[in-house]
Amino acid sequence: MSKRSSLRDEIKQTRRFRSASEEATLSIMRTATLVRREFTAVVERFDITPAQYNVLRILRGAGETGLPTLAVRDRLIEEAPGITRLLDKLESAGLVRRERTTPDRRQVICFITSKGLALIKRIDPRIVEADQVGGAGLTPAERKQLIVLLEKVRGSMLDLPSLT
Amino acid sequence: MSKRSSLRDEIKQTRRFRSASEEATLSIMRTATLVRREFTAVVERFDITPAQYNVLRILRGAGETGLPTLAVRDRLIEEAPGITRLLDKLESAGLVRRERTTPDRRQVICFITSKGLALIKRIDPRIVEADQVGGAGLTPAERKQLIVLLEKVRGSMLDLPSLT
DNA sequence: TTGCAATAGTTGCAAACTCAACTAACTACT
DNA sequence: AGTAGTTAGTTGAGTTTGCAACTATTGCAA
Repeated sequence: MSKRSSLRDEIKQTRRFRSASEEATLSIMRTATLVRREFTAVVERFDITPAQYNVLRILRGAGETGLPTLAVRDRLIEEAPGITRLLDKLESAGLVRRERTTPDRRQVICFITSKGLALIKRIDPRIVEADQVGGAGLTPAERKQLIVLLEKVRGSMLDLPSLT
Repeated sequence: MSKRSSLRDEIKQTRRFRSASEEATLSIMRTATLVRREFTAVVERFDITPAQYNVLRILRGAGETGLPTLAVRDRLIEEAPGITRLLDKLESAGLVRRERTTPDRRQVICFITSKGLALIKRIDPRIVEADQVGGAGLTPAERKQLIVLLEKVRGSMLDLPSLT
């Protein structure tokens, strides 16, 4: 039997939610906070930040071709306006290599180095564990359901006027 | 018909997810990012940060009794280690008042001022709108389902060993 | 080919965050 | 009372963000 985890208890809120949507919104944020905490704890043991880890993972996915700086940024789950400096750090740690030699000389292509690959390979198994948290305590069917529901939420958010 | 919003498209990921849990984890984070962006956009129009808004909302909930500094911190959805300086800002903006006059003189009790109340009252209607995003595009039954599923996820996360 | 707008990325600076050390006050034990 | 341990909150230093301004290219078009 799993511990009960009412959102209102967790944040000690006394008033009722104004709407189911409000509760859903807060649930999403709260859950994400916990997931992020878990994820952060894992990668920090390897002396990199979650954002840095994500960049490495993206660059591994990009392979030999590499990826221009801003393309890396666009693929990050969480925002990262400081992508340049993020890459600076990774480069000076020897985990990433950059070169400005494409047809389009404005672009700087980023590659993961063998050292970067080695690091990410060591982290991987731990991350697979951390990734379980998002589906922890759910049956496969519920997991699928959750994914579908969240996708719907995101989908309809894109239709909102305020996200101009 | 709502736009389709596949997570893999959004972050341009090419590889498949390693597991449904991984996809669920990333979905939660991605959705939270979008929700947070929406929320931030709303409160920033009133020249405060999301964290500051949350503190005001918490203090309104606390009413005349006020709330000790660290109790405020514990009720925040997102973490806020810099709670002192956050309150400093709110105090110098005249939105919050603090006094050290409880039986326990270590505690500093925080109150929302009438100016703070007035501000939050102006923000409220806009936030109610923003709060809709978490339930946007869902039927009431789906909304409820989403809340339940997320609660399960959080509940079983608390059982994880790694969160020591 | 010159001129203008758009794109890719970098950099400077101020605000914000993190961590750890620190003070003050309370509690409990002797 | 004396002192060791805990709790509440603050503060300082270093790092990281977030914004806006800036450079370098490229694309397009007169």
